[in-house]
Amino acid sequence: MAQKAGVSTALVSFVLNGQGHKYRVKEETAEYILNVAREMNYQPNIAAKKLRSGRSETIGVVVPDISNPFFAHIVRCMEDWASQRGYVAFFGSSDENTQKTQSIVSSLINRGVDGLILVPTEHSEELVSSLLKGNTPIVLLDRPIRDLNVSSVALNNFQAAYVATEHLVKNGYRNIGMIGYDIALSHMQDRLRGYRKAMDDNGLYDLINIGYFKYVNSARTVSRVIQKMFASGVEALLFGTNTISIAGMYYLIEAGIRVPDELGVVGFDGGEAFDFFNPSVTYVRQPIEVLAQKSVDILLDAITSSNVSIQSVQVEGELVVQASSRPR
Amino acid sequence: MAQKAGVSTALVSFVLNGQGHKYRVKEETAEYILNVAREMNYQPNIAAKKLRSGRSETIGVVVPDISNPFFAHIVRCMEDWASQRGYVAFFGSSDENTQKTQSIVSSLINRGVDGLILVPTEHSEELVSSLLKGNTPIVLLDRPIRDLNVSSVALNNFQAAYVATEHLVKNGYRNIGMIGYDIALSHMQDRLRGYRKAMDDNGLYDLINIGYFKYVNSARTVSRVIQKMFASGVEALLFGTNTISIAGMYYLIEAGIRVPDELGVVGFDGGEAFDFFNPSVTYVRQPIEVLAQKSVDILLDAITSSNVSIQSVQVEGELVVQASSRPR
DNA sequence: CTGAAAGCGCTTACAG
DNA sequence: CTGAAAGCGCTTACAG
Repeated sequence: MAQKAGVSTALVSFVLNGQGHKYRVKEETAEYILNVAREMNYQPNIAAKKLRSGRSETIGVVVPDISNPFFAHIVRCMEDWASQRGYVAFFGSSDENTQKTQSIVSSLINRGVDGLILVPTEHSEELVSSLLKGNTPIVLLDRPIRDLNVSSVALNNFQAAYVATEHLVKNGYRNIGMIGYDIALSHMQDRLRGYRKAMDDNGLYDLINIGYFKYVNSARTVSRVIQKMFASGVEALLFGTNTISIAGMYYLIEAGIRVPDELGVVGFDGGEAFDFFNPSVTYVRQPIEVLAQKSVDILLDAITSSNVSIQSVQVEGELVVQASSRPR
Repeated sequence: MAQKAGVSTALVSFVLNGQGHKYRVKEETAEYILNVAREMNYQPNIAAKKLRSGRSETIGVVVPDISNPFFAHIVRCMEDWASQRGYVAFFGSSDENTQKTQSIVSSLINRGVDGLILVPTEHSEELVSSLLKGNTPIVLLDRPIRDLNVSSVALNNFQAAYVATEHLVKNGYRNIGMIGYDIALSHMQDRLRGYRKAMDDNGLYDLINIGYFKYVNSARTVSRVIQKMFASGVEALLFGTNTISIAGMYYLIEAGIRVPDELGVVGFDGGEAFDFFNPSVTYVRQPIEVLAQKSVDILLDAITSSNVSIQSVQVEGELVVQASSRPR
């Protein structure tokens, strides 16, 4: 490129990085270089750039599973938003496994990503805090870790679960159960708190009824849990996540439980499955685009400015009322 | 790393790249270096590696939309398979737009990917053939381009549509329509051919009835097309892709058309939507894992060996029969 | 068998 | 205002 234009590589670099003014490059020279670059469709070699300056205009994103509809959509929004800002993203799936997160993360850092967006797995506090000591900026998504000095973007999970539960109460359901994961992650804890608080506030403290199961084999264990809760007289269920909702719906079809006559249902996140289930399922919609854009913005800010201020963003969900929670 | 071990960087490089034998490095030295590397968890800098040797152990994958369930699953399988082989992948979404494909591709090449897996968009023959002139290996996925000398992995689309159509015929449907995209891409053309051939072979040539619409606004245009075909007496519909199927199902619910009594339905690819729709929808299942693994394998072969042989793989679909195509 | 050295394509102080 | 030069961390002929 430099030889084609007949100038030094330094000049090319200055101009193409918008530092022309700073280095007082003559207007005409800058124009000329820009033209040559455009003409030959010049693309600077990112590997060389990375090696010298540490910047690759590349970020890494680790979610539990990119094929899960919720994360698939988030990841898609991130792709679009990052690309608008000149960045490209790697996406990896942790399967809720801290070990795997670790290995994906080091493989990404190794490949020179400028920053990371991470959906932390259970017991990953140590991993995250060791990452914080490095110089790769990081933003947590979906699940803040309270005691760590790290930026995060997440739903107001407490409020979301509260509203969902209260909606069921208002529609005449009293014996309302919730199904969640038995994990310490903040998003789940907050949702459980929201459910409990809503029950309590409505004088239903004695009817609080939580079913738990493990992430692995969710399809199988969810059946058992629902079966038990249904048998114990539950009138409505709040499914604590997207995955739980899907697994639960499969079971409800299999078991032939009539919704909402025998059992009211509210889930999380939405998607085609919620619309096609018969009757359509009420759910808490997360503002996926906002979550994606905010996390990318905060990360890129941390990368481009040396501004180290921590930002924690909480966004509000929206209850999309469908037929599965009709008044009884 | 080299200074820590007290040997030259050359030795480290030889040993870590498994070239120890070739360069006749002493067994003990090799062992020793391996140990030090393991101990300090040494990760070679990929940017430097790329700059010097041209290899980054990174591939790029461009699909129409990573949030589409079909591609989300394929992409997930690719991630797992590639990572087993020490590779990491970038994923990008083209939105069926050749311009966008172009810009994603150059951004990826620019970032030093060793190879590309590409779901080609309509009219991208030129783009692909210009890519072929470069030295980045490339594998087409889902949609082979016949006249180009390029490896590809795809479903046997002709056969899949043939089997799906014949299934409807056997179950007593005669006036069977198909809905597809009005595009020249091979996968769609082959599916249309399969449908036509099956109709013809069963003496239903006169009832061949194809509805087309554009990729954009599929939800809106699909309603009109279905409405028209339904009004004209169609007894069953074959939805030509996953996206069409989903859009179609939304319309069937909205219009209150009873499936399969008023209209038999068969779709493509499957997913939760097909299971939760009431009644559950018959579909052609693509062997997603095989598609993903094959395409990664062929690409990595092309990258690692200088073997330039072109491989075209066609895999067979499987008809998953559910309630939407019950015998009438 | 091992080390010294060149060079991949950039960015960035430094000198003029 | 512009150019020459160092150096990022590797790989790879080359010399010994």
